[in-house]
Amino acid sequence: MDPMTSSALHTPRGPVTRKDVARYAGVSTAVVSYVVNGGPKRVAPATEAKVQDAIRVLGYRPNAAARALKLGSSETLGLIVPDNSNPFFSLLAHAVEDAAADLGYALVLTNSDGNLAKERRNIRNLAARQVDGVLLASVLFEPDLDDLEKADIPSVLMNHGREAAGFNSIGVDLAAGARIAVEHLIGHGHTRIGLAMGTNVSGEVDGRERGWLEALRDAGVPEGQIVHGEFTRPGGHLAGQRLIASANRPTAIFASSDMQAIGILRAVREAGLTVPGDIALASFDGSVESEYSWPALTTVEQPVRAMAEAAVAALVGAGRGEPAQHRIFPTQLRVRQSCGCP
Amino acid sequence: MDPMTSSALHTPRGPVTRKDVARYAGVSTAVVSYVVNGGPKRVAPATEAKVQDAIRVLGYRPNAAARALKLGSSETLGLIVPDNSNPFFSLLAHAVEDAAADLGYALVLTNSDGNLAKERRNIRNLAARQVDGVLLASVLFEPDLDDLEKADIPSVLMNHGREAAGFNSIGVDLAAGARIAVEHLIGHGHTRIGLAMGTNVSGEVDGRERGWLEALRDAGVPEGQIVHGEFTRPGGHLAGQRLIASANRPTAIFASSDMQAIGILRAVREAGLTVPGDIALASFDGSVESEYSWPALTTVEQPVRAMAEAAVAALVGAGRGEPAQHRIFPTQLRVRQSCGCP
DNA sequence: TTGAAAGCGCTAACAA
DNA sequence: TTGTTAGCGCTTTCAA
Repeated sequence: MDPMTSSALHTPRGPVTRKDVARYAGVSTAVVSYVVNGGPKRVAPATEAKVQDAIRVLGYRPNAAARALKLGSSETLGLIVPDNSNPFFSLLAHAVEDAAADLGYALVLTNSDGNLAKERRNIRNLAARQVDGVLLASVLFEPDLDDLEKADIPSVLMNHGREAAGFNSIGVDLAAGARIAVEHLIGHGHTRIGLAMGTNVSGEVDGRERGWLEALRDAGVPEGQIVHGEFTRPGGHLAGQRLIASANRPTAIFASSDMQAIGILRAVREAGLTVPGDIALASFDGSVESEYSWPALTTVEQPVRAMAEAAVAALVGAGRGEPAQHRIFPTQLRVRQSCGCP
Repeated sequence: MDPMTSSALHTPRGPVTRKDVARYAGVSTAVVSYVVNGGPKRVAPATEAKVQDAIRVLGYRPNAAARALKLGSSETLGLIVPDNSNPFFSLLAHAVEDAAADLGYALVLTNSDGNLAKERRNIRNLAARQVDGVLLASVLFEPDLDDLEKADIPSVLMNHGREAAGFNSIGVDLAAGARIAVEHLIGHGHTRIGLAMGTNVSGEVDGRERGWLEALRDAGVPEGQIVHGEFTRPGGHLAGQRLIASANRPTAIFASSDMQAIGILRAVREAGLTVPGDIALASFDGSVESEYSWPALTTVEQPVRAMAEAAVAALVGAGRGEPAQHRIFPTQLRVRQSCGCP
């Protein structure tokens, strides 16, 4: 049979459906389903060949919406980040997309732009779209779990520091990471170590601040100065300027994110000073950008890939259905030049 | 009526559907639809209030899959990029997400990781998911349009240099942008201007190479050296090393992307040279990172936001249904310090 | 202004 | 091994 003719005959209008395939192959729609999905019933080889042929000739593509409706699953995951142009989150998004794709899931990406209202809208929107799970990197340290709870969708809190009853969450040990970085700075002989923190909305003290403080105390080093700013390059720039202008200018700074450190680098140069000569610097995250700055940043690296995989697994992989848990991943100090190491 | 009781009464099993709402409100399912969608029929205010109430009490959320099946539209767009952790593409993704969200569309993000097979798989996957349009930033300069054509989905080629018959495409005038940057370098008195190009798979000469060459010729400056490398920091690093090691070392380099320039910056420093003192540098893209490097990069900025909006509009906005066209956006030279300007 | 009902494409239970 | 068919939740035409 001439494929062209048949195709014209069988797909006069609109897209090809399972029915068209069935008719062309001379079988029932059920058999087409069995072939397409590899089950749940077996199909005779000859029949399968006919069906495969029909699919190819007609250019049939299953309708995912219909499947989602029937199955109650869209095979889609939702990711909510404050800003996916921030290198940390863009890496996270990439890793999550990879992990999801490995399991046959697509990823819907949404940005909250540091805006809580938008974050909540995103949660509701994803819920309405029947995503099978959402990964939330909240703009808040303590996200509004109400929305997520009401959405009634498997979820995991990313980039999250502490236990949240009834929720999966994934994060790194901020305090331990900060501590090791600050200890490294202390090892270089510094005794005036400032801290550039993020803007912490929660009532609780951020782990990085705790780690910084503990390292200082344990070493008998006087408590340094704290400046708060956004987790961005401009935020770090501002924080750096403030730290540099302060009466008792620190000889070292620990920044709570690489982006801030990049901004601090600029502030130091603008002040006619150098890193690490005048001010040593260490930061948090381990983004690629930290490797190519000048000088290269000594930074506490987060295992983004592993965290993304764990998150996806908890939602739709091996960990699905298991009780919610808080998973903490280890960080690793990447020693480069900004701290004063050669 | 006690909401708790009613809720318990009306949602004994599973998620709340439109039927539950109709029963609770004492109306038909059609009316619920009218209320939820604001049409196509008008509903009496009193009835509407009852329905709204029922929706709130029962916590009803419309099922997007069912809607998509009925309407033949998932109100979803697909974006395919080579690598969304590349700052240029992460910015593009963010801008596209914003533009799509404004029109009520969600964005499915996929990475091809520089892999053509994966790109094609992504196209097919998005097509199966009934996305209403796909934005393709191909790993190739001349993408395989067959796949896209077969998918039979509205699409637009992003980051695309030339006309492709029957396809929407959006890009920037690469040659003009390169030209203005190289002219600027020439204005600084340079006569040995190298070019760090990307890896061009197409047979055609990349616009940036053409612009570079034309600027040189028009100014009567001898043709410089070309080195090819990946559009990444390490790719630029390598390209920089090669350019620096060459017999007739250039005094200025034009890089075809910011990421390459960042890598070149590192190569120059490692060689004990400085930018712009020993080697002046200008690049292409205008990513945020270029503003915070040291020295800050003089770069040809692409209007990413505008391009993203135009792409989304062509797919599901005002431009939907219009004949396919190739849209070229203007670039702008951001003069900073890497070129030698103060 | 409201309601009844058909049907979007698919899966899978059940029947043959 | 294959076929028939109900029904997933929604939109909308047509009738009341």
